[in-house]
Parts: sequence; structure tokens; C-alpha cells
Amino acid sequence: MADARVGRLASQHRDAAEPPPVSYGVLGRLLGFHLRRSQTAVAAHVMDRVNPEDAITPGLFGALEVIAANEGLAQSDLAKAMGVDRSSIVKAIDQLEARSLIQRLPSDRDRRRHRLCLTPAGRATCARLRERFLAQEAVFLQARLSAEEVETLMGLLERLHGAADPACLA
Amino acid sequence: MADARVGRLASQHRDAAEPPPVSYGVLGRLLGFHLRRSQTAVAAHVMDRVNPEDAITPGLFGALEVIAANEGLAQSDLAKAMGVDRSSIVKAIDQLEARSLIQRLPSDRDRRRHRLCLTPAGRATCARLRERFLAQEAVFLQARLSAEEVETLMGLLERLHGAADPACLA
DNA sequence: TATTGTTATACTCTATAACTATA
DNA sequence: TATAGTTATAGAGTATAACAATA
Repeated sequence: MADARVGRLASQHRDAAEPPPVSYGVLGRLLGFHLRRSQTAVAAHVMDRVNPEDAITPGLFGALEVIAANEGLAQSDLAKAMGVDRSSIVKAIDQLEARSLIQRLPSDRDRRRHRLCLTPAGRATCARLRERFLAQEAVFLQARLSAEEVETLMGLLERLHGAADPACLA
Repeated sequence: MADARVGRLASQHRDAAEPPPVSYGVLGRLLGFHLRRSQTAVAAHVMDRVNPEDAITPGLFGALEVIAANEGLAQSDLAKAMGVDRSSIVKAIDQLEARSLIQRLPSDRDRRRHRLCLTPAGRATCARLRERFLAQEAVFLQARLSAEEVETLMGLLERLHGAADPACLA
């Protein structure tokens, strides 16, 4: 998902109106279209500036951050929080563990469960990435929206999906 | 799961709060997170009610709609409009053509190009899907936001990505 | 030389189903 | 029986690189 299209639109071989005035039809009135394009644009911007050092994806950082905010949670809980099947989490956990950012620790209450915990290195990396993601999103957003508009947008999106953060108050 | 018999199993680790109060940490302040969750939620809602009859995806409908709004455009133009590589479009076009919704017609100006055009059936299907997508998005949105808030949201997202519709005025 | 469509290939993300070990 | 983690597998969706035909 590199999406590094910073390249030029080289075709200058025609006269005046080069860019084909393609119409999006009804897509301009479909929220799903705008959501997808916006999500892609933000992810591409952040990935282009965060990835080089850490080779991390937004999804992988999301998992790391949720583990950091809920140390000791089980993989099933993480999957539920991320809105994916528990089988889809395994490889992500594998990657984070292979980088020594997290550990699967045994639970003594229930020997089926793995308690997901950050390593000291994981805590440091997570803290660094957290600032990186916040900072780079800010760069992207500040070029396009006012601070107030960003707040409005966040609030509307939060109401759109149900995955708000009831425990974020703590 | 209808948890009718609470007395038996419910006491282990399900004492007071049934849903694990997982915190999302900083994700709640990251627009990328909210965009992804919202996009997934809208797509799932629409897919669940549009798909059964037509077996179409938002992406496939998007391609169909752009072709409908720009009949005769080339595959490269469609790819550019959709924001993907031209090689990624081929299979989508194949599918739409296999369902007899569109045709690849030869261009007499440039024999490398294929002019993408809808069949009569494609025009009918596109019109039907267009209403379906609009209607089902409306169902989803009306349960969550006011009409004014939807307008605000659309406007903000449109400014977030650059893929606005300059020709949508027509 | 550059562009269009195409193919081969690979990689990511995701889901389903089945397995195991626990509970 | 039900749950937690895992594996195998499959299917979208995307990208890169190379190719033939054409410009």
C-alpha cells in the first residue's frame, strides 16, 4: 500500500486543456466514495513519512497502540476492538512480536489466553510512533482544514461508526 | 447471544461489565482511524442490502458509474479517475464486461485505446444501483446524522482529498 | 521514445473452516 | 459445549515489471 504517486503527469503533448475533465457522476454525492478517498489520502501521507524508519503500517500501529492502552488484553479482545476476526490478528501479533515490540505472556487465570504486553522497547517505539502519527496527520490536516473543522469532522465520524471510546475517559 | 441464564456462567469474569472496556488510546484522536472505521461501516451497511441481487461491490459500482458519466473514456483515464494503477483496472473491466454491463469498443483515433461504453442493460443496471446506493447510504446516515451534518461532512471530506468533481455541476 | 492495454507475479488484508487445548 | 489461539486456504484489491501494439 505504498501509494507513492508523487510523479509528474508528464503528458504535455496536447494543447490547452490537458487534464481530462472526468465526471464522477453520483459518486460526488456518495459518502462512501469520499470516505475511501480521504482514508487513502491520509494513510498515504502518513505512510510516506512514518514508514521509512519503522516499516510500520497504520493497522500495525493501531494494534500496538491498543495493546499499549490495555496491557494484558487477550488476542480476542484486540480483534474485537479492531473490528476484525480473531484469526486475522495472529499475523499482526506475530510481526509485532518478531520485532520484539510485544510479548505473548501466559495467563494464569485461563491457560488458553495470551496476555499481550509491550516490551520496554515496544513502549518506547509506540510512544515515538504515536507522536509521529499525530504530527504527520496534523501536517496533512493543517494544509486543508482549520482546527475547528478538524474537531467537527472527528466528531461526525465518531458518530458515524459506533467504535467510540467509552473507556477513554480513564 | 441471548444471555438468558445468567446464574451459571456469568460469574467467572463477567461480573459487572460484560463488554471489555477496551481503550483505543490515541486512536480516538487520529483521523485515519475514524475514517477507516466509518468507511468500513458504510460499506458493510450498503453491501448487505445492495449486494444480494447484483453481487456488486462499491468499487465495481464506482467504475460503472464513472464510465456512465464519461462514456467512451479509456481505461487509463478511468484508472486515473479512480486513483489506481491502470493494471489494477483490467480485472474490474473484465468483470463488468463479462456481465454485459459495458463494452470495450475500438477507438478510431488511437488504436491502442479502448473506448469504455455501457450496454443498454448496463445503463439500466447502473441507474438502478445508483438509486440503491443513494437510498441505502441515506438509511445509514439518517440514523446517525442530520441532513445538515451530512452536508458538512461531505464538504469537509471533499476538501480532505483532492478528488473533487469539477464537472459535477453539469 | 512514450503510451495503452495486458499479463505474470507478489504482497497485504480479510474471512471461513477446521484443528488443539483448554474451560 | 463453548472459547482462545492457530493454521490452511481462499478471495479481494493493489502494485511493479515486462511485453506487444501503436503512437
